[in-house]
Amino acid sequence: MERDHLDLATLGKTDHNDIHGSSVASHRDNMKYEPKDLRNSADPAFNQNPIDVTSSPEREDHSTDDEDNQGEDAQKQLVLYDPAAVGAGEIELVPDPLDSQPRRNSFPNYTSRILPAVGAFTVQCANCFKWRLIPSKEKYEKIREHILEQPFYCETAREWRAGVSCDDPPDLTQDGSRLWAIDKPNIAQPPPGWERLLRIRGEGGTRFADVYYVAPSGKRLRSMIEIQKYLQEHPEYVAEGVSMSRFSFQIPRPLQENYVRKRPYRPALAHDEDDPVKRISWIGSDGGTDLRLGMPGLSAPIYRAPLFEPVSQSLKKKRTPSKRMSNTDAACKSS
DNA sequence: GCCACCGGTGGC
DNA sequence: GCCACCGGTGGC
Repeated sequence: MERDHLDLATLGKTDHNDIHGSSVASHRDNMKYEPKDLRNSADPAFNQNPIDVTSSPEREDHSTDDEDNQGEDAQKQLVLYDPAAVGAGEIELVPDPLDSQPRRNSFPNYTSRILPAVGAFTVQCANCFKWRLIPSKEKYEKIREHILEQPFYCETAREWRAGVSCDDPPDLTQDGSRLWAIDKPNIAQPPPGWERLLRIRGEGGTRFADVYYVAPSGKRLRSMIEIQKYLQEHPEYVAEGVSMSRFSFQIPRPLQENYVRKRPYRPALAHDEDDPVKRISWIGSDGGTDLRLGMPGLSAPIYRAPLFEPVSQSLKKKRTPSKRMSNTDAACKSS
């Protein structure tokens, strides 16, 4: 099955997580961006609060994981999806060209591959769990920013779709025809003039996606450290009120299992990476089995996602220039 | 030479 | 297992 568009979702819960949301936000308001490992504290506000990320109840249900979904009544989900793959329905979508155009992968061994791109945006009603299309990326980002404190309901969609309610059929279902991924809730909207880009990587890679921020100058920034440097070099943005708290490089999670290649077991002894045999041995065990695509109800396992990670997590000072892996690894990768 | 995309690494 | 950062590199 060839799919070149991706569905994304942001999940949220109303209850206790709110506290952490605001708490983290206040920390993130600080312009000073301190790597976590340089921070002195074990601040409880930085403790992650795991949240249940579940599949939509809308799916055709032959699955066996329903018991895991219980107690998720308050959940809300945002999803991105490709209207073209399904037949768009009444909603006129204005997909962002940057995000909706499938891209060619220029990486070696993948030269003619089409990369998935975000097609459109959808949110799950906190009441009926039906998916509602969101007509623009901007609106989606606005909803996502406060999804925990302000749950999304079908009625919310009346802003752009008159009279819609929970009685109406869902705008889409997880039918396996597209990639779906769960987005993170409460990500700040990018500052005015800035854009937050989500780039989906090819299947079988080491990670699912990358986030870039595009500054008004067109400069692409790909980490909080780069943001900080950029703001230091361009104090005019800071004067406008742009602060580190407006940025998040959190990426969604694919609902498709095995979309991302699992990282191999890393032995405690660093010497093993010098041993070509050991390096190769884990590669073949990666599986690559069981894509389960197109099987409704099966492509949406339960995920537990840390939702309130401090933005400043895990920064390193300087990485020691290490020996890069040889071609042997790349050759094994497509097994 | 630039840059989009990917892999590797280290931390948690 | 997940996340964040960033170096490498093929294609343009």
